[in-house]
Amino acid sequence: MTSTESAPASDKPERKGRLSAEDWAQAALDLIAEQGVAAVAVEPLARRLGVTKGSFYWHFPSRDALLQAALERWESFEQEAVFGTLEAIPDPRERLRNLFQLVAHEAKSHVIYSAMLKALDHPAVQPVMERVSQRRLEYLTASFRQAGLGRSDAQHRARLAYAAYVGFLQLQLQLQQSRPPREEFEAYVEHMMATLIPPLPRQETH
Amino acid sequence: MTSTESAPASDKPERKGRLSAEDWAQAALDLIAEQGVAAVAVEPLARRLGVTKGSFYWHFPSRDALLQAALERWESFEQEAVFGTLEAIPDPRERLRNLFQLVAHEAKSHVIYSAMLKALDHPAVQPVMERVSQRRLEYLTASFRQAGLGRSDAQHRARLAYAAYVGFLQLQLQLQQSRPPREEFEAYVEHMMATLIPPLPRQETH
DNA sequence: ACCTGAACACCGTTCAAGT
DNA sequence: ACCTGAACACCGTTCAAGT
Repeated sequence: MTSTESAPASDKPERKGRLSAEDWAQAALDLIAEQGVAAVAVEPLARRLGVTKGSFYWHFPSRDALLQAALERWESFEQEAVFGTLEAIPDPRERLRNLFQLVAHEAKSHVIYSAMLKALDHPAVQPVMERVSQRRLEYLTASFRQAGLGRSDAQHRARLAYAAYVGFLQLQLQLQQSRPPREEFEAYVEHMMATLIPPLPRQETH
Repeated sequence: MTSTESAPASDKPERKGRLSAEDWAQAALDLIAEQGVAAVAVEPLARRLGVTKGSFYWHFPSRDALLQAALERWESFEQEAVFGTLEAIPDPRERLRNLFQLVAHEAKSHVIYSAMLKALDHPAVQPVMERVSQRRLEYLTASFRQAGLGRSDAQHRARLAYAAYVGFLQLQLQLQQSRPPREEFEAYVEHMMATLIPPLPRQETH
């Protein structure tokens, strides 16, 4: 992120005369977060970076390749952000509750995901989305399994929970004006967890 | 495809020399179903209809207006298609089961919906999606209420069920290659219904 | 009432030439 | 190694002129 070649120790982490592929990818990712996937256009990006659009094609063969690079950049970041936080929690039911709460309240980390959700049309988005979804599904399945569900039930519940997650984000996007008050929202999240997280497996009440 | 201007009583209900706004809207809707929202472009559509793109602007002020007209056309169709079918079923739990089954198996009526889901980015898509979602949520809430849930629980369960529906379609779109076998899929739908549809309210076992 | 044809703006892409 | 500038294709939009 900071200096590169002959930088004479500038304190502002702006940019030197020359750009790298990573600079373009990060700029694209910023744009996605701000204005969505559709906003990633070569000419506006070039303007923003203070170069002509022709120079873009030295770094990437096409606009799609840039998008792909940007999204893969996000993919590796989010992987540790989400899973790193949760891995520490040993109790599976507690971990599931945390996962739901994290998803419900930590809006920032879902900005890019939501942007991708709105742009599944785009060929560059689909493969990334697919890998991320697959990974999350497997994680959920394992957690439900540990929480006491059978193999097949755990798979199905994971599918349902993930669908609820995706659909929840969609509803957030769709019903932006008629947003329910905070209290209402918390009650919904509680309802969701109560419905989807299995109860403690009954055991000898000592 | 067949004749045009001086058509001397063609029996095929193709089109006369002149097009109406509805012709354009329907053509756009067909394109959306076939290739998605992004495929709706004035020039290709005009080619397909055998006219020059200039003529499009006699019917619509912009591409966006065409998209809007096409989607509103779909909106009014789907409204009766979905609700008409279900309105006839008096028992609410039975109606919910039918709704889930309909969604799971009647892929055809969801093609446009899925296309819109992939293109929420587009400003013409959002308001339509919002109205449709709102209507369906209200319908679900009423059904859950009739099935015995309290007012607030019914609302939350409706939100959850609709989120599961939307997310389910997303997963279908995302995991196209690794599609599970039919049997597996049916088992998932059963699991979903068992989890989301409330049990019969206990009553005097006569 | 509906269509053509030419024009312009904007963006993706190419490429020879610059530093 | 990275950038400029001019060119071209494609699509959205406008508009005067046709039928």
